[in-house]
Amino acid sequence: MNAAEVLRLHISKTTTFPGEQFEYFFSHFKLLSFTKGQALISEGDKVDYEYFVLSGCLKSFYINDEAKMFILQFAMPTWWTSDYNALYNGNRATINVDCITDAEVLGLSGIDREKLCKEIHEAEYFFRWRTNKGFVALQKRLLSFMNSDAKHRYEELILLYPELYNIVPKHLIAAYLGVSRETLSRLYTPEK
Amino acid sequence: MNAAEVLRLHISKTTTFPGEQFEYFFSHFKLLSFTKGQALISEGDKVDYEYFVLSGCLKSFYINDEAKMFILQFAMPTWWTSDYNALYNGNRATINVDCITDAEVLGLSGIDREKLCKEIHEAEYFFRWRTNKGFVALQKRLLSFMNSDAKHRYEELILLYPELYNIVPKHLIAAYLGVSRETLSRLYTPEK
DNA sequence: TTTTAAATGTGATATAGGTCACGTAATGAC
DNA sequence: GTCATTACGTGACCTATATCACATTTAAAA
Repeated sequence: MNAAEVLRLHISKTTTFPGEQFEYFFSHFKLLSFTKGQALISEGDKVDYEYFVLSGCLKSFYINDEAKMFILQFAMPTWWTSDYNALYNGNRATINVDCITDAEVLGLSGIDREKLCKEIHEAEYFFRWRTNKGFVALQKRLLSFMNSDAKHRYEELILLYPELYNIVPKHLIAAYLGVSRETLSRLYTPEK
Repeated sequence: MNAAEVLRLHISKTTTFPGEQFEYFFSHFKLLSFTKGQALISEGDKVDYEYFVLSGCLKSFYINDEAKMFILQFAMPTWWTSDYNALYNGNRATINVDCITDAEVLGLSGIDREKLCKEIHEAEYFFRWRTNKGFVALQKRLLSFMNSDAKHRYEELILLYPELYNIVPKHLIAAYLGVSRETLSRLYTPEK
């Protein structure tokens, strides 16, 4: 399946663009390839793009004053990622995005997104729903943070995204769960 | 300022509806009054409405198996609230919404929201941006959860919404911060 | 006003998870 | 294949926060 087909299939779960409008829509995306470890967005950058993942796995993360990393999101194929605060509000990036594995993505600039949303009502509809879903998912994650201990959160994560278990190193999973790598490592030891 | 003016002013921060379209848009909202303690949405309900707060203060919250409450959001004037998972996906409510004080709100049904978004491109634009902002704010809150201790989170909250300090009882603020009321109460005691 | 219930404060104690330290296994570079 | 990273495991100890219990203060109801 080529990039256009992957994106069309993804969008078709929410809406359908009439006539040739998908081709026009798609023409605004740039196909980009990155290698493991490469950064798409680094703290302090001007952020002009958001990314739709075709293959591979990315992470978006925040680094605090003590150089501790907190992972906001793993981005697998058909996921979107960026520093949305920076992209929407024209701020400098406070969040980093880089590659956990080699990856192919489609880049869409904020300018083109707004242009497409103006020109194609269905595009605006699509992006509204995409963010709706993201919002609801984030709310669930926040609740799981407040409600559940590390072990429970870990099990929820692996249940929801079993792929991550093999692809993503454990210390990154720990950084997503908000626990130290030592604690994650000890979750399944009987401990006396 | 009447309800229509409050809503128009709120929307004008994001976009402007051309011609008479705001009046048409507004005609789909129902003005509703509630008293302190009254519920707008209870767990298990069918959720047909979202609410725009005109006056007073609401909370949306989740109750876990051990009857512990976690507050997702305080809703002050010009904030929107609902169980968005239930409203968007047609599920039963898992989240409750009720009144911390007497409150006036404008209710908009999910059906009318979708109708308005279809009919008025600017309405779709508005709701897309509203959710964008909500998403970014939630992401910040999640980071603050992972990064900061209870005291820091408390200070962030009061700095951002000083009104809450007087209006909202401390045990509800604790439920928002994800700490026990005892811990919140102890934050500013020198402790030995 | 009197009574009842809700909100808050505070001590004592328990525990999940953090931090530091060190060792081993796996992966990648040359 | 050797060397250097990076990932992972585990012990010892520390700390923030939870929980339970009870007192006190404030607000609502009768």
